[in-house]
Amino acid sequence: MSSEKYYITTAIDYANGEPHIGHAFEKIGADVMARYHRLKGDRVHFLMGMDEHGLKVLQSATAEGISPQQWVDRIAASFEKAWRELLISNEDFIRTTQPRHHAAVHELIRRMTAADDLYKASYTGHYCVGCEAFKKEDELENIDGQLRCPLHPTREIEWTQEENWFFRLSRYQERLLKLLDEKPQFIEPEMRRNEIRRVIEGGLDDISVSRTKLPWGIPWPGDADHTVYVWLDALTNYLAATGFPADGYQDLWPATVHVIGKDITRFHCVYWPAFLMSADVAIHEGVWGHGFINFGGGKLSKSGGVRVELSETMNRHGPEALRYYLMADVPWNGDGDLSLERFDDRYVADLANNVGNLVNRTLSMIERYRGGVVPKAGRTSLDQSIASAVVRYRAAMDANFLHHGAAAAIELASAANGYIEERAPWSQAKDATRAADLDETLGALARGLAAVSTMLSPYLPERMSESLRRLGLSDVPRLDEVVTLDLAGKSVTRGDILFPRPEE
RNA sequence: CGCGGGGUGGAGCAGUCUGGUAGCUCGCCGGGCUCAUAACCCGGAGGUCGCGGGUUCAAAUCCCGCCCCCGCUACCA
Repeated sequence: MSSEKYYITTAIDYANGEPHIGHAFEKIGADVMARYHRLKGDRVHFLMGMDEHGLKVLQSATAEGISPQQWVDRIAASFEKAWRELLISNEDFIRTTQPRHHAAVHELIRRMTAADDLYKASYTGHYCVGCEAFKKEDELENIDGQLRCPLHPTREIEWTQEENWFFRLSRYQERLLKLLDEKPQFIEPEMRRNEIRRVIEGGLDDISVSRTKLPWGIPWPGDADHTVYVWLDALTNYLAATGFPADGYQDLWPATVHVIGKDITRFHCVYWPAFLMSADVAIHEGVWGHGFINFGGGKLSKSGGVRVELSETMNRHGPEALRYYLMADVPWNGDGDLSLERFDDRYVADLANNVGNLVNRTLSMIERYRGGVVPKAGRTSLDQSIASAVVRYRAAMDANFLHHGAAAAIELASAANGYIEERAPWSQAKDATRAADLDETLGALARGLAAVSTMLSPYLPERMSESLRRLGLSDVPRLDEVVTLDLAGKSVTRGDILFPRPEE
């Protein structure tokens, strides 16, 4: 019986475009994690938000002839709308333009200053406007006879001299390595860990944490010509949302896990812990670097302009089906391909034919043979399947292998369908002397269905709540209750088809 | 010598760390059942586990070499 704090965050999204399916993938994954932990009874706090500063935001706003604040308000509304449609269950939504965020950034800087980790220095170097960052010579490539940033090969590299505030990242090399040694789970999945270790072992230079060229940003405290560099600004959102520095922020902080894309692990595993060490704030417990989704090998978007729109994909079989498909088909610890054909296949095979049909036939038989009341019945072989499925499910979900968790639930649904064949309740129903057998069958099926629905509820929150309601349960049971659940006497309702097969 | 991921029956994948009958989903073929969404259940066909060496009684799984694909280069998480 756990009731642990579970503070989970996602990357805040850059307010420079509409939400797409890649954003959705991360949010859905984090949402499944959050909902799973609620299922376990943990005290979950789930944070998402927007990163709203920077040159590109300013440029986009200017191009539209509106103020940057108007621009980011519009984008933020668009993101929040998408997340509601996808049933994302975040408790909070932070935006880096909010006062609470500014206050936290300023306090962090104050503490870093007190630790003597910030200093002002003149910097001369190659500046990539695309990255909004200075680049070392070896980070650049010679393209068409000119030094260019490999991330933005079409842009000119500027030779710039600028006075900046710097953070003494170099001081933290040893402490960061020690952190990785002592807490290997700090970076997961494991695949990402060595990469970060190598970065740290390769030596850490001090980093510049202010800009003079960015009018749309948080002003540097006491130095109005400067604004706070994007990562020192953005990363702080996780802390700002706890109320930091006000009393009580430790109720949430430190974060249990930052869910992010694999491309920004270094900022979350090197910069962020170093900032926190400097400010003498507790360090987050872990970082989960998920992979990316590719679209049909990339051929579609390159050649013909066939685009995969989020809303269009969502409407194919409904937002919940998209949640399920993405989480079941793309490993949460690696990359995957998005394929509409596979989406259709999985929807029909897993949701319509397997789970949906199980719901329908189970409830139908309880109505037909027992007047809609779950009979009292003892344990059966199906209950053993339930128990072992829950064990596998927990192991997978605790390791954040969300695709394996979904698989464990689907396998239990298959087992329940098999159990029906084995027991042939329609035969039992024809023979009055086998009434007890039929009770046993139907009772076990009701429990099996409740277990399947509970396990799938993080993926399919509304449909599975509905499934449980039809079984006479007003609330989703806790995970540790599932194995011992007694549904005898509950009134069930058959209801409509839960996952209709698409019309041909 | 750039880095990383991957090459397993028609398709998509698991298994590789901790060697020992090659497994799952979809598709295909045949059979069964009728509670159910033409759903469900059973059986079958189909693979030299990228290639070549090595270690071992035994290798998809460990070691060495090679080939091929993909991302890192689309202001994409």
